[in-house]
Amino acid sequence: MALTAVKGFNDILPDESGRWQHIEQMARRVFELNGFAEIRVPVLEKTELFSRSIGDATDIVEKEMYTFTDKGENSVTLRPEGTAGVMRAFIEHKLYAADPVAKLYYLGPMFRYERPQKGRYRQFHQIGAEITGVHDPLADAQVLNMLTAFFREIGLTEPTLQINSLGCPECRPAYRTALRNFLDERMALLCDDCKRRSATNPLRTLDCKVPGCVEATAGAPSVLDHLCSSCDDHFSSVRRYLDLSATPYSINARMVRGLDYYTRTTFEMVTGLLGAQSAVAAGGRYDGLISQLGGPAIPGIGFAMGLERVALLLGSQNFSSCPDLFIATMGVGERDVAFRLMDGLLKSGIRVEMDYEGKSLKSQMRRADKLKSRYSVVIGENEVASGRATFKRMADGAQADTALTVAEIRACVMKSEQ
RNA sequence: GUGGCUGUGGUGAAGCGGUCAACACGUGCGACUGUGACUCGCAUAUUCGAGGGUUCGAUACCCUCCAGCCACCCCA
Repeated sequence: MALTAVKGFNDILPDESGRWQHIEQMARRVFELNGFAEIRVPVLEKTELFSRSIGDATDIVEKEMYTFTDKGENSVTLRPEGTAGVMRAFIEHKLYAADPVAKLYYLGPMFRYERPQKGRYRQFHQIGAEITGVHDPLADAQVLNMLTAFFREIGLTEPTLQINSLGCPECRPAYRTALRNFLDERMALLCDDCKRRSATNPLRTLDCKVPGCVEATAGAPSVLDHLCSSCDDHFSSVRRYLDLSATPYSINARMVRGLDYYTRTTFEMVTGLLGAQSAVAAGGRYDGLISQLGGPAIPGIGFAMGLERVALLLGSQNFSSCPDLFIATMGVGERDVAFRLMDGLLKSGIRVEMDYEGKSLKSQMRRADKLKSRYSVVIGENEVASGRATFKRMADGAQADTALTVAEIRACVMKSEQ
């Protein structure tokens, strides 16, 4: 193997690109229906953007970022997630001045220096959506409904919605203290990681998969019991809206997020089909992020969905299209006629293939079959002389006579389409 | 960053010290006398991830490295 791709960076080959396009098209359709407009931002940003938004002490910032120093001695980073860059653009271009309420979506590659495994790569792709400027839980509910709609539209029933509330800067400290006290009493039962976490980030212990920790934290205090009244109201409203629209969900009070900027509502679309990677999409509210990045005090909520994971769930369904017609020629003498026909048909929107290499008729027909062409037509001396040819339906071999003109062949293809 | 497993052609794989490196699929060409799919024939790895070592001999045994996968951590 002479030269290979960088570890954790994958090629999306022709046999799977159709599936990717399908996913992207469905997402765009659903998001645009909901009033979201695409925003395209760079894949490279100043490192500071991420350390300030995602959080200095998070794993993403501590060990997973692709950070480089460029030739101008600036520290730059390949974006590990999309929200930070979108919010930077929102602030930089003062999008809020014209309208603080913005509904934006983005799609593209993200980069995280992690050990690759199933459903996790160093370059991976996300489609995400954000709503700024709305405090009302209506926005939370719309985002969740939109996410649910996407999975319904694409035909997946598997990922299910889990929601939680992380409270706000008002009520979260009290909860952290309560949780830490609880953990202190059971310190001996916790795994080493959790012992460390109980001091640095006690919420994380709730997410630990070590059986001893699961058991030890079973009776841990719930965030939901410690929400301040406005957070509590907010969360009940989100649930009420979800109920109003009959959106299925479950509450997971132990759900934790990896990014520091989340407040109040957080959620995940989870599946049991992807091994250790259960989250297909995740997001939440980030009421403090925009001001934290130097913008006005505008709230936000959004999510990101992992395309590799969605593609994995879709399996190997085939979304590629096939040629309408294959034109075979008996000899090189007929290729001019065939080429002119192909050109005319292509210009009229019919997908045509023909032989490029002067192969035998048998080889050409085999190729027509392999490409899954719907129809074929053979042009030889007789056809050129008479101006008529046999139009053959490949599926069952049914044949019909046609004139060798763009209009008539086109009519044959269109007619047989019904 | 840590651990486990694996590395044979385009693919799925047999082979476990001496084989023409099996078989299947795929691909290409051809036969069935201007038409694919079925059937049949032929072709398709001087080479077994790379580099060392043991041996008369290594795809097979040992070492090192590299790569992939899965898991941990964490996450989409």
